[in-house]
Amino acid sequence: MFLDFMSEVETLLLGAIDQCRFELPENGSNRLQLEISPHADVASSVAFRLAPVLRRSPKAIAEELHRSMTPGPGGLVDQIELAGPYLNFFVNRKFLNSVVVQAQGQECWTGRLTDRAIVEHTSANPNGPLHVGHIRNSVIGDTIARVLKRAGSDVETQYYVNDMGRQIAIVVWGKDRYGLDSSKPDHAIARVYIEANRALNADPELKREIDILIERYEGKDQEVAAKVKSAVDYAISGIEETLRRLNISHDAYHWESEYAVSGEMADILQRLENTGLTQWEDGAFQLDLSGYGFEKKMVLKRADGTSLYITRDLAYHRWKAQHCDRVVDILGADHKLISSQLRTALGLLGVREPEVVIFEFVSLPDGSMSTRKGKFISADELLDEVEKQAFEEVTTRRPEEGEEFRRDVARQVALGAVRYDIIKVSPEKATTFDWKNALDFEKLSAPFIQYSHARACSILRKAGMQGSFDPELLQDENEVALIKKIAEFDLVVDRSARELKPHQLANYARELAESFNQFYRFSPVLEVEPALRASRLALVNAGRNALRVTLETLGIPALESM
RNA sequence: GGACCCGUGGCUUAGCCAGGAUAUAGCACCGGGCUUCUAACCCGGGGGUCGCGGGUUCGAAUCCCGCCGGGUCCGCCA
Repeated sequence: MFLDFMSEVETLLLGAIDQCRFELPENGSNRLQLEISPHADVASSVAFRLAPVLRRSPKAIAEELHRSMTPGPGGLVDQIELAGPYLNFFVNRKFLNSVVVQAQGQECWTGRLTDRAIVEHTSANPNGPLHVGHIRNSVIGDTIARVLKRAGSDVETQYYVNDMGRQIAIVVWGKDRYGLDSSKPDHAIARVYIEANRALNADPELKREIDILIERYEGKDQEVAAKVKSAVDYAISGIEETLRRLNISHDAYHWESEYAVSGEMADILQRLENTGLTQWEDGAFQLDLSGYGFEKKMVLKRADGTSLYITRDLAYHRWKAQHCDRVVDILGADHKLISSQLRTALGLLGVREPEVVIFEFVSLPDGSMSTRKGKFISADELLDEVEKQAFEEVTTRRPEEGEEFRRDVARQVALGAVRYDIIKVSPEKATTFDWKNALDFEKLSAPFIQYSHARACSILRKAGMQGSFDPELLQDENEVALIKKIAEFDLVVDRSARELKPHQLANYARELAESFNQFYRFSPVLEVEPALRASRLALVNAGRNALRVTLETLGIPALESM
């Protein structure tokens, strides 16, 4: 839809530049200086760019370009307006009509990407429940996966399970020592983990027991392996349950130990040694990346011979690169340095580097969270509270409905509110968790968008069967604005997928709902003369489809009634 | 100390990578709108030295340099 219009504008503009024999300077990806603008559907300020080269005024250049452009009769571009040095392009009626028609069906909502992507996200250590920081990772990762899928890619999501680290050894040790209580598995694991850390702090001698566990596990000790598997599986089962509440699931789990056991890790070590950049220092095997701007050496193997996270991660990343076209990692800000070291090392090995999406930390009003110290707000607690609040809201608004309906709506509203709250903020922004904000269901939130969708469904329900319609009748300002906003969907998804910036889609969702609500307010549908009624009904259907697909791509349920 | 990220009305935030025409929204505040398709909505209003100082440019929230404030990292942890 909008992408087609954009391409046509590009062709026209390039043709005019060519015809005028202008030389377009190379500068970045937006050479034609195209932008969506309040003055036009698409505006170009390319004349400014050409001015210094041609030694003429931007205005004169724009005029000449304007004279050289005539939109073709079969195209989507209407008038081209000359506004001083600016060239303003507008969509024509044919475009608007075709959007309404296309948006009746399902085919127009998928992009043209054909590559295969692996998105790794969450990958939290199985030492406790997900907290409000972890789920920033989960929601960003899951939304990116959905956006890529929507854009046409074949996507697999993966959870990389840390079963070999020190923290997991502490969990196993604590589980043996204290035993698990009957609370939700991940929470029960957290209890023994926190307790074990307390004991280890109090008596540093106990640390030796942890080291022994790590050595035995890496030495393929069957008894330890069984204990690790059982503890990790248990924690993951709880984590999965939480993710399910967030409408998130993983297609595959990869355990770190796979790469240690299979010998892939050993192969990576050998290949790194072949680069000549490794050395033994203080008994440990290290990689010197000082030539790449890293002052500290990267330790690949401990003095006691056991492996480290980074080494296993190299093997995992090689596996991923071999099995897809696009490797995407979602990582917290604490992984910035290590992930650029990882990428550098992968570069040395000739392995394609991952695209890393870094998100900044979520902190509490009184400081950062810590699973080890038991200082965190769990995702379960957040969801419980938001659900409770949502239930009250639904009960106030729909007192006549039964409890089952109200519970169901509350659950879906809560899930949407939590996801939207996270995804609407761009990842590089550090945030502070705030209950008041989390429990607010007004305009900058998922319920606002879900509500628009429910309204559309309600109209369609009342209207009954839909017949043929003439999109030409949709002439009101609010109607045209809504059609254009619906058309923008493909552009937003395409950009969002290319740049891995899911918050752009969140923004779009709000704008789309806004456009729909204005249309809803100003254009009565059911009580107008039949021809107009049919046209507006078609627009409601188009809007409903756009809202539903947008919500689904954000992983938020599109409620039909709320 | 070094590296990276952030700094936009009282609070939260889009735009920054690819510099352009009146800087985006929300919350809060003030005023208006439910006998009409669900008011979790809509309309209007006030409120901004885009952290500070230089520079590049016809033009800077956007690019460059310096500074200030906040976050993250700099482990034979992950």
